[in-house]
Amino acid sequence: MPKSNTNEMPRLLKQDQAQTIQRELLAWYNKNKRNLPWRQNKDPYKIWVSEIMLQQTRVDSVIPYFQRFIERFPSIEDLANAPEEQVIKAWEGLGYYSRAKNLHAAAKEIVFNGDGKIPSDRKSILKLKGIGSYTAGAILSIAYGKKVPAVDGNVMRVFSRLFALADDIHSSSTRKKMESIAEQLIPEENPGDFNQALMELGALICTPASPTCLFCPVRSVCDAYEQGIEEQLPRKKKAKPPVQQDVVIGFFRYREQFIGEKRPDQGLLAGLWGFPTFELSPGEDPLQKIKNFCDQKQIPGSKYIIKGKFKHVFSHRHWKVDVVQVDVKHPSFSLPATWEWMGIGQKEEKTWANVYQKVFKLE
DNA sequence: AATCCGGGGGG
DNA sequence: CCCCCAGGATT
Repeated sequence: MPKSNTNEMPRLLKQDQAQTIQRELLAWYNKNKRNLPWRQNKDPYKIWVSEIMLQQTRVDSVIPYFQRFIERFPSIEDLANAPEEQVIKAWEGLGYYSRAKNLHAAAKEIVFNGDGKIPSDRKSILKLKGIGSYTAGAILSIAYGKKVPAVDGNVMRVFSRLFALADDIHSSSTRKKMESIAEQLIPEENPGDFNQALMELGALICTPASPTCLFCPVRSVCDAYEQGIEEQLPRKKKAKPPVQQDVVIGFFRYREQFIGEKRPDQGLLAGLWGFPTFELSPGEDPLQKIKNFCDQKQIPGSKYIIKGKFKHVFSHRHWKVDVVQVDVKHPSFSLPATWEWMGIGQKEEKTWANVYQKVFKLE
């Protein structure tokens, strides 16, 4: 019987192409890999922390956070025993704060309910909060040398070009297809280095715009390069435009004190500190919005001034911000539950979302 | 399958 | 201005 149709997946890989990719990519990686802080050893804890930080975040942004984080929490026990506020504080400014909460929760799970070791099998590690298919593969292959794919955005872009695949890389079925390709491609020897080599190639050579194919170690077996379509790949559907939202931020003051607001535990900037923030309907006047609120809540405002304006961009939401300073006659009125009087000292203690750091800078 | 969740760097 | 980054959780 010919075995041509016995594979579950379409036969995307030619044998010689696969071998060339393995050989050339590993050789290139050994010569060109960047010296990154989490590449100094294979401590699963450090690999884990780095991979969580690197989710949707560039290497250059992560480096200083990683170094401070490891300094502050050198081991998984240190992390598990730390209060959550400290973990969030170490994440301040990095974004996607649920990553920090999930990392902390998983550390506690491992240390207090597990054996203190990060699991080395895929099924167990996938149960941990914040670890999905990619991160599981990255930890298992890099830290434990397991032959498990780690398909991220870089790898999908590289595969789209190497094999001239026109699948939309934003669709969830495409990632499964890419993982099955990676399964066939990943070598027994050095699976961790191979996974990192694919990502490193995507970061340094096979870049989203104007890839430097002339320096590419696998150019000779790249289908997109051969067809001259590398600039057209990968294919992706256009993202939905972000929501435009006008907001007004209240900066309430009494002498050297100001009011902070703890954001809700769910949603945007969950659990971080900021200032009282109100969404405006189209055309609504920010000053009037604050005044009305003070009247309703019997907040004794004496002076209301527009302190500044700025724009802030979240990936899925654009804020046009007016900051209104409210001087109050006296601080002894009842505060909403999430509000708190504080002094300049609390600025360092609490964790502030970046958008609210901009308010401090208006001072 | 769609949507939500930050922030920043580079073209 | 645009893209998209060593993605995962939720619905």
